[in-house]
Amino acid sequence: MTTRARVRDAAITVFGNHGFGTGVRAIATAAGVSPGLVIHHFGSKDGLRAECDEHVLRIIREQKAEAVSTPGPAGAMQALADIEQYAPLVAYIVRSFQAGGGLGESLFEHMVEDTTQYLELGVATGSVRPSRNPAARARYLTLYNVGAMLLYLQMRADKEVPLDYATAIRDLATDVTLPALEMYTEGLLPDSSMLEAYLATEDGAAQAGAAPPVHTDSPN
Amino acid sequence: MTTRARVRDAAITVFGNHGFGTGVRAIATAAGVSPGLVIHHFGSKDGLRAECDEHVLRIIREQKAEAVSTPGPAGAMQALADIEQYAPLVAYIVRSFQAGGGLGESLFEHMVEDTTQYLELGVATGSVRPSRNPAARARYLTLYNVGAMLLYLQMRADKEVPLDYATAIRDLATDVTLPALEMYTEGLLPDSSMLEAYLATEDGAAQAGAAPPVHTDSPN
DNA sequence: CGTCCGGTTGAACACGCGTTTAGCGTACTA
DNA sequence: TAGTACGCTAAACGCGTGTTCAACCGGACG
Repeated sequence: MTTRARVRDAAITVFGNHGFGTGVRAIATAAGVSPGLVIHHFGSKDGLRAECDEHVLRIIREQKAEAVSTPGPAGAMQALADIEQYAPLVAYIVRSFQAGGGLGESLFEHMVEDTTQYLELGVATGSVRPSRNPAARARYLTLYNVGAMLLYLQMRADKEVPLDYATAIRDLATDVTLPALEMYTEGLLPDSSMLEAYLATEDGAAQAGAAPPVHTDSPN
Repeated sequence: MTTRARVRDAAITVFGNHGFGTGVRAIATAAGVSPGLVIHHFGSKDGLRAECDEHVLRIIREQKAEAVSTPGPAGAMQALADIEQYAPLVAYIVRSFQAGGGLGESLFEHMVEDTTQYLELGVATGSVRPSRNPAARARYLTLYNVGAMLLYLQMRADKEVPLDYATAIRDLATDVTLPALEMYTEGLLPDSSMLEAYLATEDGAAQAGAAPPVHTDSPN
């Protein structure tokens, strides 16, 4: 294994555990090299970060290739089990979402795409209700699930101990499964009056993908 | 208005716009004072941050006192309109959630409490379906809505321009209303088999608040 | 008038940061 | 075997940070 790769992997771990504010010296120490070498290999700290992003994204793509082969709850469970194995990656990704930067957005868009396809499949097989706007629903579900998970993890961290993502995610699942299933099967509202009222709106009709009603002062 | 308060308010604005990494000198400049005076008044940068947290929390509590008087969608709309007025506070709170520290957790717990009461009221008046575990549902809804909002805002920011929270939140609302209403009135799953399967589980029964079935190797 | 005291400043200090530079050793190459 | 390119280190540089310190200024009080 080349020294360059060792430094990169150490950086991913350290960044994931202590945030992107960590100094080059700490990364160098973790990799067992001198601070100058880090710069010599990656040009700058930002260059190192960019290469970490790239590497993480590449691993995710490879990993997704086999995860896609078994979609649905079974695949999700498998992915959850894999978390223990890929803990440093998960930590890095979470930090990346919190700190902004392209990685988070890129991963998010991939997740939206995957969710879209998974929901389409579910609708086709009858295991998921159809939606008036499948794209908006997929984006909504991704945004809410990812956002909630990030907030949960971040509120759990707080201490300087690196946080065990595997148990944290399991805890989140046990906290959330019942209300989520309730919501998914029974909804929250007892009747459809609110939804109908919104669909009668211009915005509602437009969002539903139907032809919006003619506006009072629009041409024609 | 005392200089101390001016420095504090300037710090809230600057922290909110540029993050907690901003230097003491920038805050001092924004307040029109010298860097040394900031330390003289608040002891340290952390002391300043603590006083900002305290002040923000106090304002929120005062504001909540009148917001609670008009709960429901009307109150929410009013709160949304007030955002323009309290933009610096909102920015500071968002930063506070992202950076960790007590303020975020404290506000979150308050929101869970408010949501609990609001849902109770809705159930009593028949505008919200009852839940097997109201506390878990309130926590779930708060976690998901706050988390999604934070993620949305953070993905929108990215540039160094301070970001207009009012329009961003409006955009989020238009993106999310249709799928959220669909989900709230119709759910996602076409039948209750998954929920029933979970309720038949030990965990499911425990989460639902009912007496869990006797475990095979438990006493008695 | 003299004195004191709190608010305020500007310069300075110590430190950690990312980065640069000079040089060492080693392994390949002609 | 001499030459050379490369991986690597140790030390230093410049900068920005939070914080400290001595001095100053203006008003209140004896």
